[in-house]
Amino acid sequence: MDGNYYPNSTNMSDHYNSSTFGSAYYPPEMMESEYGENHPNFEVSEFFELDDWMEEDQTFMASGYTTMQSPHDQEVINTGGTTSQHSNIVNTNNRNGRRERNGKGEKVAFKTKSEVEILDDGFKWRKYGKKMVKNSPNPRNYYRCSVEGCPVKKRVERDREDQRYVITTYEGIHNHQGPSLF
DNA sequence: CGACTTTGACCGGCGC
DNA sequence: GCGCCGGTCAAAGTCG
Repeated sequence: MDGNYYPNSTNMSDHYNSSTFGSAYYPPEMMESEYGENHPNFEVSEFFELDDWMEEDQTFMASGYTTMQSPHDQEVINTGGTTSQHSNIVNTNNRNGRRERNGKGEKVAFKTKSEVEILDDGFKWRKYGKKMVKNSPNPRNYYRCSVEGCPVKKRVERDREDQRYVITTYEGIHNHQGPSLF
């Protein structure tokens, strides 16, 4: 009906009891780019503007390789280095003329080897969509950060080539400190 | 009962 | 202008 609409999410200060905090996986590059701490090594925030790498079937774009041995025992083997040269994270220069979303077109894609696609990255997500993509037998799931006002979205899908891998694409920057006070 | 998921419909951009 | 396609909405259902 209404063209413009925002979901009325309420407070999310619910309990978040997960035993995986110790090994929760925070995409380091994203966090760094967000908080902009004094890390000269991290100047990657600009590089992460992934474009439609999926659709164009380019070579692989980003990867923080994470092996997940069990849902409660994540082992992070993130090889995402601090510079884009040494990391597996490859950036695509966004094409000129390509639209950007709210002036923040930051997208970070991670490739994760996992059997389950619900990876505990420490944040709380609410699914808002699911779509079958062409050229892929697998659906794509759309999530949004449960914190109201937080513009971060992520989409999760399986690699159409290797279904052993889950590709998670983060978009946006978190408004808030973190998933839990802890 | 509240928060979240499910699911089809809807929207808008883009290519033809 | 039309249709395709990725992304989002939102009502109904589900779960704890």
